[in-house]
Amino acid sequence: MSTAKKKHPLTDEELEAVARQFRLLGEPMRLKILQAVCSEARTVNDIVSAVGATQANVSKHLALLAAAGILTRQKERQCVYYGLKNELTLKLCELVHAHREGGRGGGR
Amino acid sequence: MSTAKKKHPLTDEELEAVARQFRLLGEPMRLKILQAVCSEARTVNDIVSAVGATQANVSKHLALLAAAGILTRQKERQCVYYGLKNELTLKLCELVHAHREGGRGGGR
DNA sequence: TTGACATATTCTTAATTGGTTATATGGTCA
DNA sequence: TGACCATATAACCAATTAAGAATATGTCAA
Repeated sequence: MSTAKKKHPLTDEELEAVARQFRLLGEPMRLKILQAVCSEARTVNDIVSAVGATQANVSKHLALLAAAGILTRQKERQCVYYGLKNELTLKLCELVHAHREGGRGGGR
Repeated sequence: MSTAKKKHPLTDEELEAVARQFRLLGEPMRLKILQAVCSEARTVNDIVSAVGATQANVSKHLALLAAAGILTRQKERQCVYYGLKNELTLKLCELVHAHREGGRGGGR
């Protein structure tokens, strides 16, 4: 059903929704967090050590990313594991980065 | 050479650069502008009419997008034509939008 | 219970930035 | 020359928000 093949302009709602996704990726600290969990789910503490920010700051970013459906959240004992929900995010980052460093990035 | 295939974490510089690109796409009005020029280059005035914002506002957004290498800028007589520089931007927007409407979107 | 640990949440501050208004620059035509 | 038109820029305001500090919630172990 309606597989986004249309070239029609998006509605203001849709634009807002898409923009919101991009906005979440528009923060270096959040990208750093995504990088820290891209291979496997990790605890908040692990992520804090990995990115070198305060626990409060990381926790807030994690909450945002999870609420937006970018990260999964799984509680286990007293630890909470955050992980990538799907590959879209990673693909987006790779596309942008490849394009930047390559001069052009087609592929994949 | 240097084909960005590594899974290595990006440097802070690179993260900042990638984030900057995403940040530019994280604004509905800018997405609307991109939509207005996605099929062909158009003048500032045309874009202003298309998106329904003030000329000054559109002009600023256009300057940002052009400076970031997302839009091309070509002066012709007294008109200035802005157009998409490459397909990456469009592809990014389509990916995000398709993913959103395709299935699980939701936050919590 | 107490204490240690892991995570989340206020609250505040400082910086960024989108939008508006007004003005400036520059090209075109009479 | 002057009067238009198209675009850019400057100054300002308002809203958003990332980060820090302190605190709260919650879990486990003795």
